[in-house]
Amino acid sequence: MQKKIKLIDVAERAGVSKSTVSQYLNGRFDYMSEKTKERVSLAISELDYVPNPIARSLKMNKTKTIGVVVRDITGFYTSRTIRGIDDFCKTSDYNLLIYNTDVDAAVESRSLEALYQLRVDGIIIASSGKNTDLINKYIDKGVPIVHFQLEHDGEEKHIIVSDYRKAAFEATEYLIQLGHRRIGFLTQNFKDVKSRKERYLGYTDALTQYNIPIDEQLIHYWHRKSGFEHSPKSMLEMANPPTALFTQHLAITTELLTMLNEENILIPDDVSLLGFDDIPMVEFFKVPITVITQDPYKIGEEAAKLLLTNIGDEETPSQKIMIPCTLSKRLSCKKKV
Amino acid sequence: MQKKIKLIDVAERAGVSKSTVSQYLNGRFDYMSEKTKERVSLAISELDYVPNPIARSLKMNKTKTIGVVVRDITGFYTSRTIRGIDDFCKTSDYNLLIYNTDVDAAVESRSLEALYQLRVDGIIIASSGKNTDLINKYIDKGVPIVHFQLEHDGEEKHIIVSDYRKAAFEATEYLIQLGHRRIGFLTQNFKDVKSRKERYLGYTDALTQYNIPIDEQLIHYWHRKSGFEHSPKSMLEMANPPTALFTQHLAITTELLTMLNEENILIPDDVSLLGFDDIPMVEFFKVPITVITQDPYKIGEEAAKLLLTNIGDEETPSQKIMIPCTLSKRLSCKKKV
DNA sequence: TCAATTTACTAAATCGGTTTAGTGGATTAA
DNA sequence: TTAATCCACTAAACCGATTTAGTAAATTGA
Repeated sequence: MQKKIKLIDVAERAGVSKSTVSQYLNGRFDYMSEKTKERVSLAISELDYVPNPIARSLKMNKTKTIGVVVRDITGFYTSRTIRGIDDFCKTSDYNLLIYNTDVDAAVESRSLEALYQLRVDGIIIASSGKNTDLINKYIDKGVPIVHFQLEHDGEEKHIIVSDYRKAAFEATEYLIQLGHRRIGFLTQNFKDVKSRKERYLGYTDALTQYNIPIDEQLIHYWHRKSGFEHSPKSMLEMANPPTALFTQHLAITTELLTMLNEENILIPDDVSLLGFDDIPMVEFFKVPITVITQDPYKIGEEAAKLLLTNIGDEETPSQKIMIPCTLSKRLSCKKKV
Repeated sequence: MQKKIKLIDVAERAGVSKSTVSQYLNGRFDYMSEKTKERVSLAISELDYVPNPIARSLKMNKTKTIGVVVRDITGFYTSRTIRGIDDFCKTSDYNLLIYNTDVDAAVESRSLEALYQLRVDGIIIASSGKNTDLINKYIDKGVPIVHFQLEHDGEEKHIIVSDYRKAAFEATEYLIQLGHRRIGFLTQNFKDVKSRKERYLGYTDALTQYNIPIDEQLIHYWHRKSGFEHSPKSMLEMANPPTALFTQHLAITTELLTMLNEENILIPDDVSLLGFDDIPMVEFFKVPITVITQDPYKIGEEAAKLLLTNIGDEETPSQKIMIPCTLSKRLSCKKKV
């Protein structure tokens, strides 16, 4: 196991000082003769020298590493976002350090602390909204932070999200145009999460535009741990029940589908269904579900792009970037007769 | 943005030397008075000191980082493996650096080089088999490497894979017990990939055990870029056609399903189907597919465990660990009448 | 009692780079 | 002609830890 070549070896071989080699490596050719350049360049290639990034990090106080905090790398949306981030970062030789929180605020704060201690140059986070203080603390300390996926109080300085409101509007409008007037809205509690409220606003925007009254009874809540507050079946058994259901999260769609299956309620004959978030291999479903397709890869790319410009320059003005969604029309929504 | 506390600040506050604080941090209490211990401990907590991992890395020549090389983090199997690796690594404060190759051997070799230059303490790779020399070079240089998912020549020193042969045997046996004697085997070329050949051997093992002749005509090849060598339809139109199909990869299953759909060939009525690799939300499929379910999370955990022990000790004897699969029986395989 | 150990620490070197402050010699300006 | 400036480099300090060699005091052994 031969020893690794270091700067001093190159310097000796080229017959110059360490400083000169370092200048060369960092492209500071201000006062360097052609001859010297050539000899250094030759020595580097002859010795197959690559600088030690750790030593460089120590002195420069930059790690060429960015932290990513997500719920779970395993998710369809999340893994694609990360791929987008990574592809963009790799073009500038940045590496990712990924932390999974599993929707646990304590784990999230520990992740942020770990990343800070590891001296990452920046952080991209799908935040729970429960560690705002910590996040602000790190921003104050000079760590650029970009949010994605989840907007909370709207105070996030830099954030990339889907255009939730527009997407929800278009989806609702589509259902309305199919003749539906009673559209169930199945959602997580959205009072503290702007990204969820936006969807609600898109929904009500459409209803209002088409002069359809907003009926609180059509809003049904679902919680990650406890499931549906009221069973979907009960909703369909109410007086004047919804003829279409609009689910705001893949997990809600999944749980709903399971229950409808159990109750032998047919889509789209008994009720139409439209969901947020794409589903892999949905074309092989008994009923391919019509969904709002986000572009997580793009979101990741944009997040990385924004972060890297913030790492470069000092403080750019706060930016919110919205990525459009598309409505993937499939077979789960039927014209109301 | 206040300055970060460093070792010397702690030393000054505790009224001892840097060396003593360092000894304390590294648990070398051989000759340290209780009083000193207490004062150092107090200073550390008062100053909220955390050592700089970069400085430590530089001196120790260890980065507490391991490299992971995969095809694409986005995959169902891959993302779960990574989650398993990560969860295990995080318990020992190791971080992951993930490189996606997209099945490109050149990208793979560049990834390995990058990881080596970054001084990762070890590498976990689902190798293409095309960079054996490079991998061996790094092993020689002392970088522990663990393989998973893909075994090539069987020369891989440390490897975690599913028990492909057993899984394929059991799947084939299941089809045989359902009365099938003509079972199509849809696979990628397996002459250079042991992990694929193992599946073939499991298949032939079962046929042999049940005295069913092996028919070359039932082996159909599929290629990632060019698709099926012969169309699945042609296979079903041959004389004495297969009554069941056994696909060896999720991508093959998907492409096959698409074609059968187009041709209006019904599963399981016209032909039974059994595939390798689990499918998310398969319960909502028109026909939920019976598959061999691997345990990628476990594979990741085991790979990480093996790697970390190899990082600790010098050279452990070569190990091949096989993780059992399970057959998830669903509705795509029918008794042959 | 005095040398040999043991104990409890510290000074200084080191890891592999970057950067600042110089240093001579050549060139230009006055 | 002499000071000022520019050119092409280098020596040494520094980043923040770990580690080796060493030191003074306390303890032990004969």
